[in-house]
Amino acid sequence: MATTRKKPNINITPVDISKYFGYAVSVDCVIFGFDENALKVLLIKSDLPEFRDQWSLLGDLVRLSEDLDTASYRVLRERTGLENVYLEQVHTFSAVDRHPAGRVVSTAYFSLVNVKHYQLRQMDNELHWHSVSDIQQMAFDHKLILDTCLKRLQKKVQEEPIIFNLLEKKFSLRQLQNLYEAILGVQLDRRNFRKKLFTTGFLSDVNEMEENVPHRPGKLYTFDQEKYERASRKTFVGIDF
Amino acid sequence: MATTRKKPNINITPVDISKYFGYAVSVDCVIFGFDENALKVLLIKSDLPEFRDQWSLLGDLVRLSEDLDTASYRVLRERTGLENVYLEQVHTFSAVDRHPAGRVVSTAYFSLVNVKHYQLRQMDNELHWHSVSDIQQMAFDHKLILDTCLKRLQKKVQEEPIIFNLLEKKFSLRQLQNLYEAILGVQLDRRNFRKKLFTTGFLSDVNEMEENVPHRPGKLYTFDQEKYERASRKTFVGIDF
DNA sequence: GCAAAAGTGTTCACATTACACCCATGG
DNA sequence: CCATGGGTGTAATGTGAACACTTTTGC
Repeated sequence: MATTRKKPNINITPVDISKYFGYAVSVDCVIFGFDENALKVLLIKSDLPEFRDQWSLLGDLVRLSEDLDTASYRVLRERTGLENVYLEQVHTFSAVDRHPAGRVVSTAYFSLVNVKHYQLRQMDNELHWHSVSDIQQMAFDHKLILDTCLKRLQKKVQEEPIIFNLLEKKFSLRQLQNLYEAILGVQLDRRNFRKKLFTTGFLSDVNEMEENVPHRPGKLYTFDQEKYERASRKTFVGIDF
Repeated sequence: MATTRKKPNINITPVDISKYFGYAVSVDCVIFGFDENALKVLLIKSDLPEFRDQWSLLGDLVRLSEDLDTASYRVLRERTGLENVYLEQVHTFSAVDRHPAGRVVSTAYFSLVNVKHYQLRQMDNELHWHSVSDIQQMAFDHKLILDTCLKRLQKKVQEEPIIFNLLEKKFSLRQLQNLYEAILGVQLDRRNFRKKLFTTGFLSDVNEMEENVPHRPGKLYTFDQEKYERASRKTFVGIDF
């Protein structure tokens, strides 16, 4: 019943596709952090002759025994020592000439980590945090990847409470607001922000206060994942464009 | 300055990565259409022994000279004869055992076409439209891909006016509402729906009416892309979860 | 006591929802 | 004239935006 056709089609026809197995697959992780009231990203210097001394995302080739999520988690673990971090696939980049070593298709992930919790695993190649807003140029197509992931992050923090992954367990409302402002690049009204966050019902007052601040200390809160998940998820339907 | 490390890292170290070039890369297109008040998807039967007689998305191997977008457009052109269709990358699927032929990583796209405009290019393998809501099982991981793309579509039609790609140029408000209802799986209030759509300002009255309907004919409208693009894009900032 | 940020309510404009009747057409 | 869906408005409610003063702490 198999039809003959000019071109192989991997979904319907058993053909010799061995000549198509010429790709390498990689992941690139845009690891976001928050420090000094600025959104940061973890970068390393490239040693490739083509991109020497340019900044690069943390990425790696995907092993033949791994799927993409596994490879991204591995990169994160190897580079930051962190497990259980927030990780989200964003987009796959595939320009024919994007990598000098050959046809490398790369899937971008972004991840949210607490800058305070992580320990760099490899201090070589000047692995460190950069303010996202300062970055002008990068190796490969990594600036494009970064921009794409930043846009996704901006959208996502308005839709889901993932932003808490960037803060310590206990945080003040001021820190939370500063973080939203850093990610979204806007100024928010403090009273409306507090009202909004409290009405979600997902903040728990832990009865502690900030310490060592040169002004009146604020109360500390935690994000209550349980309450969030139990709340009947809004099946919001609205046309908005 | 290049450091020696245990593992190759394609972003920073020039290593022999030839042994990593063992992947095939494919695209799978979830081609959505709208007909008989139901959301449809274009499927074909698989001839692979492992999935014989199961339904499959339209996909193909990506050529070494192509990027992913190009390959998706090619699949669409080859299968529907359509150019300039709406196409959006959604997610990359990479389970180690997802394809019996070997390590095939597949990037899913969804596309919106007008069922009336398209002509099937290859009528073999029972290429035809299926109601999305009727589909239970598919070849490979294609049910997962379909579900993922449907969710993306549901979200996207509420954020951007892409839905018009599924209708003819001229459409009645009833057709538009039926389409929203089919995609979102909800019932909408007719008066509020009309009000909402008119206040966007992107519908142009073309001074024509429906014909051959067994009831009072409705007015026909077009979506005015120009007006949409000229309107200062909402830089909406709101926290909503 | 001064600087710096915490904490707190009200008003207004606008958007969303719920809801019912007459109208135009085909048969 | 009947069946079918087209076309229309209003009132109530909810949401987002703007806005200023008092309190608490460290120094």
